[in-house]
Order: sequence, then C-alpha cells, then structure tokens
Amino acid sequence: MRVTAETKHETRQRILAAARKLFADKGFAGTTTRDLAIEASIATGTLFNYFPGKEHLALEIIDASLEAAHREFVDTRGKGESLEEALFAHIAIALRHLRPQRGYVGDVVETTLSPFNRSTGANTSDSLRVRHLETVQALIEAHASPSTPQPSAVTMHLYWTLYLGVLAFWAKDESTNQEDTLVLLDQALRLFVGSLDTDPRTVEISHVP
Amino acid sequence: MRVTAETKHETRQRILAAARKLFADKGFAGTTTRDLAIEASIATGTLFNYFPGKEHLALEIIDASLEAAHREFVDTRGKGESLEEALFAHIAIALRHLRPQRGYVGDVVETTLSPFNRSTGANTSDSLRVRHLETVQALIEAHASPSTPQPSAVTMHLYWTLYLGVLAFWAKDESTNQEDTLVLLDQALRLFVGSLDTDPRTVEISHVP
DNA sequence: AGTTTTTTATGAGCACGCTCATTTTCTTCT
DNA sequence: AGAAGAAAATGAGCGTGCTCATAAAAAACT
Repeated sequence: MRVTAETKHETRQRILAAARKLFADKGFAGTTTRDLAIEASIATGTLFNYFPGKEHLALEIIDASLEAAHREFVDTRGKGESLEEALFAHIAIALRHLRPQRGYVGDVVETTLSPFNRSTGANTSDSLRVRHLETVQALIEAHASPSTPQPSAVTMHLYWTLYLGVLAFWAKDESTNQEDTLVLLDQALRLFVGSLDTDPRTVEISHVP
Repeated sequence: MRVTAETKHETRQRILAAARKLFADKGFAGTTTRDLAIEASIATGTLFNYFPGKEHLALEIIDASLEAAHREFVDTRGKGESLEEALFAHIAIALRHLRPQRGYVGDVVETTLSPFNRSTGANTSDSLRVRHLETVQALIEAHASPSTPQPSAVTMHLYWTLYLGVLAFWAKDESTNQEDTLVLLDQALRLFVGSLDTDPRTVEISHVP
C-alpha cells in the first residue's frame, strides 16, 4: 500500500511538471491533453484520473503560486501600514509569484475565476477566491475605523471585480516589468479604499428608467 | 444577382433566429452548431460561411440588443442630468434590452469581452467595447468641470472592469427583476464618478515590495 | 501460494467546433 | 438556349477535451 501511494503522488507531480513546462512553452490552448500525457509518460485517459480536466491543472499551478505569495505576505507584514498599502503589497506579491504563469493566467481566470463562472459547488477556483476575499476582509476589518461599516457582499463583489481587472491588465501589460499595472493597481485600490467609508445604504433606486 | 443577395440575407436571418431560439432554450454551451444548422435548415458547414464561429453568433445578437439600447438612451436624454445619472441610465437601459439574452450573456462576455481577451484585430467584440467606451467618454467630457482632467486609459480600463463586474452580477442576480444589480451599479458608478476629480498623477510606485 | 476483491492504467471512441475538397446552384457571355 | 465561369452549399473528416468498458496490477483474503 505504501508503494502505490507514493507512486500515485509521483505520477501526480509528473503531470504537474509536464503542465508547467508545456503551458509555459506552448501556452494553455496550444497544449493538448495528449501532449501532456506523452510528456508525463502516461496514457491520455490517466490524466483524468488525477485531475478533473485540463483547466483544473492550470488552476492548481496558479493556486500553488498564490499560496506561496500568501505565505510571503503574512511573513512580511510591517506595523504602521495603511489598509491601502497592505492591499497593494498583497496583490503586488501575488503578481510577482504568478510571473511564470503570466502567459496563461488569463485563459484560466477568464473562464474560471470570473464571477460569470457557474459556481458548481466547492472546487479549487471557489476556494481560491474565497481565501483571497477572506484575507482582504480581514485586512479591512483590522484597519477599520469605528465609523466604517462591515463590508457588504456588494462591496466585496466590487473588490473582486477590480482585482480581476488588475489581473487582466497585468496579463497583457507590455511595459517593463509590468510597472504600468502598479499604477492601475494603485488607482483601483485608492478608489476601493476611498469608498469604504461612504455609507452605501443611502442608495436611491427610484431613477430607474 | 438580386435574388441571391436576398436569399443570402434571409439565410443569415434564419441562422440568427435559430440561434436566438436555441440559445434561449438550451443555453449557449448546450446548443451545438449541428443543432443550429438543423434549426436553420442548412448544412453544418454553411453556418461558417455566414459567421466565423458559434461565439460570434451570440455576440451579434447581443450587439443588436445593445445597439437598440443605445438608440433608446440617446432618445431619452433629459437635460439637468448628472453624469452619474446619465451613466446609470445608459447601463440600466442596456440591461433591460439584454434581458432575453441574460442566460448566455455571461458565456460570451467572459471569453470575448473580457480584457483578458486576446485582441485579434477589429472584430465585433472590439467595436462593441470601443463604442461603449466612446459613449462613456463623451458623457464624462460633457459633464466635466474645468478642474477635471481628461480620463486616462487607466481610468477607462477601470470603468470597463466595473462595467463587466456589473454585467457579471446581473447575469447571476436572482433577486426580483435583478434589482440587486441596480444597487451594485449605483455603488460602482458612485465609486467611479467620485474618482474622476482626483488627480491620478500623484501616484507613488516606490512602495513596491 | 492461490484466489478473490479493489484499485489503477489504458486507449478506442464520443461529441464537439470547425475546415475544406467537392458538388450544386446561380450568373454571365456568346 | 447552351457553355463557361463564379459563388455558395454541402457533409465527410480533422483535432479537440473528455469518457468508459476493459485490462493490468496491487491488496486483502484464505
């Protein structure tokens, strides 16, 4: 039993290694599941015994990078940091860790992380989003002034929207080291953080055409 | 030549009608190009003589709705309207016109309108985005106070991001008549409009980790 | 060790979006 | 009207991602 379990783990890693290599080389769409199988020395069908699909494979790679980023973020928190600075660092670190996957993050995000995504139970993409949002919410609460209300679901949706927008820009950013993305990130966060203190309950819906 | 030209137009319309019907009935993913061909009484290959692909079909349907919405918007402009009110009306009218397509707008937007989208020249999705952004930019300039700077590319990207976020929410909104979406829309626009007067040039990039 | 039961690997095959050589239909020229 | 050329329709077929009956291997039992 021991042997088999280890073998399974090795096969899993071999598949992930193949995916990292081929996705980076030929892109996500340019890599076929048959390519992956050959690179990992397995049959085409075997891949699907380990992962529910090609997309999930990319998601797992991205997830690992984001987890590493999160650990670095937690380890490097300074004290007198503003909420905006903390969020900026959180995302900037994530982008740095995602750099090897920059070529294909878009392919996965657009179909899987997007809020358009049909939410089919608890999968990796859900946990990825939930984990990120929980971190952000915790940061907001830690920095909240007494007058600041608890962030609503709508507010968090807005945050996620802005986050995806930044990711999208970054994936296509041609500027050196994607430094333009940081300008966008700064503006997006300023917008978001600035909106936290305004009370969203004074909304008028009456001017619907 | 007359006859053929008319016939071609009729076939085109028949395909679009088939797409409207089947996409609404069985969803975008649930409709195969073979289904569409049968419904439109043509061969599978013929469909691709009229449209570059299945996705483009959905896009054209959505585009038509948005064009109708735009005409209505232009026709119903009141005078003493604030920028926020104008943008609100612009989008709310669009959502009303898109209602028949609500079930599958997401499928198209996530892969085609998303800024992740590889921009391959001038296609329908590009023109759709460009047209929308031009309208918005015109509205902003029409309402601008002298102190307000011309909206930058980054600002417009932020707007587009927020717009897609609203669309995403709307597509999944289970509340009666999607009224929750209007709350989100209001908050998103307040955020955006409020940010227009702040000068984005005072950005610091030095606090990159 | 031999037998049964469970787990894992395999690759032929499916449905899909889409292509393209061929056939069919329409137009133009004499 | 008939021949030659142009335009459009056709459906067999390709390459996908993924499935599933079957085979091989491992584990659990006498």
